[in-house]
Amino acid sequence: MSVPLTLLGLLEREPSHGYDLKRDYDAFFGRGKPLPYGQVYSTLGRLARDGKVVAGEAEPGDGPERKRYVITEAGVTEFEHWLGEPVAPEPTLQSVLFTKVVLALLLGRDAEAYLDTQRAAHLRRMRELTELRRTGPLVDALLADHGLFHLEADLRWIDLTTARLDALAAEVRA
Amino acid sequence: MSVPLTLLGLLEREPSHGYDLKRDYDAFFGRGKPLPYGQVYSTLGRLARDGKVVAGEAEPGDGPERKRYVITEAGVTEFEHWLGEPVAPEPTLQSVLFTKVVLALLLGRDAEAYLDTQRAAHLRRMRELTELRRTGPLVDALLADHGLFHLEADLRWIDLTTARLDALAAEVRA
DNA sequence: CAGGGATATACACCGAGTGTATATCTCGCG
DNA sequence: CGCGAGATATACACTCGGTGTATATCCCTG
Repeated sequence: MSVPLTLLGLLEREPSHGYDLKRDYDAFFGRGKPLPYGQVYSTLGRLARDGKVVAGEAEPGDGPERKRYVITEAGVTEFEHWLGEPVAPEPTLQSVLFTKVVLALLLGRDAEAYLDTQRAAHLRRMRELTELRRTGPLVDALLADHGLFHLEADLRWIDLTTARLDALAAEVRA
Repeated sequence: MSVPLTLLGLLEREPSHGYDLKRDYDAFFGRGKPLPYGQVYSTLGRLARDGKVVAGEAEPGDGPERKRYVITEAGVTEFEHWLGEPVAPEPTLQSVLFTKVVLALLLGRDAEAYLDTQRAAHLRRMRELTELRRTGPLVDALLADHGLFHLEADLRWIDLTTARLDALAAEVRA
C-alpha cells in the first residue's frame, strides 16, 4: 500500500527511528498485515539514497544503537504532492475473478460452480466484517465498511456474470 | 494478476511459445495492461525450474528459433487447485484512500478537500467506463461493470467517511 | 538487395516482500 | 549477584514481479 510514501508521511509528523516507524505504521495502517522490519529498513535506505530523508549517525540511547531519520525538503514536497493527488480509479480493468471465470470457460470447467463457491466465501467474509464493524472502534468500522462495500460490489458482479455466463462462453470461444 | 497461474492455464489449453502466450494473455486479460515480454520469459523460466512446465529444445521454424512449452502433471494439478479455490475476499483491510485520509488528519491537512478531489476523479472515470460498457463487446462490458461497481463502492465509502471526518480526526489524534 | 516491420528470446536492473541473524539493554528471579 | 527471557533495534540475503533494452531471424516491399 505505498509504503514509502506512508513512511514519509509519518516522518513528516516527527523524526523517528525505523523501529518506531514500524510501530506507528502498524498502529495506524497495519490492520491484519503488520509491516515487516526488513521492508522498513530497505525502504528507509532507498528514501535516504534518493534524498527524501537523511539518516542521523547511530546513537547509543537507552537500548541498542539507533539511527534517527529526518525528512528533507525534497521529501516533504514529494509527500505533499502524493497526498493531494487522487488515487487512479480502476485504471487497469483487471480482476482475478474475471480471469478465473474466463479460464474456466476456455478450458471447459464449471464456471458457475466456481462463482458459487466464490459467492459463499464472500458472504462468509461479509459476516466477519459486519461483526467487526459492530464491535470495533471507528477506525475499524470504517475499514470494515470499505471491505463490505467492495464485497457487495463483487457479489453484484458475480450475479451479473452468472446470468451472462452462456453469452460470455460464446464470445470467449469465438 | 497472478500471471504464473494464468499462463499455466493458457498452456493447459495447448502447448505454446512465449510469444504466443503473450498474445493470448493480452487478448483475453490484458485490457489496458499488456503483459511485458520480460515477464513472460522470466515467469516461464520459474515455472520450468519448478517442474510445472517443460521447455522443448529451440526449434528453427518459420521465423526465428523458438521454444515450445508444455505443461506437466504437476502444473495441471496446481492449476486445477487454484482455479477451484475462491479468491480470498478482502483479507487485509487496507486501502490507499484510508491511508491518505488518516495521514491528512494526522498532519493537519484538509482531508475533506482530498476526499472531494477523489470523488471527482472517480466520477470522471465512471463516465468513461459507462461509455465503454455501452459501446464495447460483452467482455469489455463485464469488466467495465466490475470497475463501476467498485467505484460506486468507493463513492459510498467516501461519502460515509466525509460525514464521519470529525469523529475520525478525534480518534486518530488520541 | 536494402531495410523496415513482425516474430521471438535473453538479460540486466529495481522495488517490494519475506525470513533470518545479530547485538544491546532491561528486568525479574533464584 | 548473575543469568536468561523478552523488548528494542538494525542488517542482510534471497526471491518474485515488473520494466526496459538488446539481439537475432525471417518476410515483404520497393
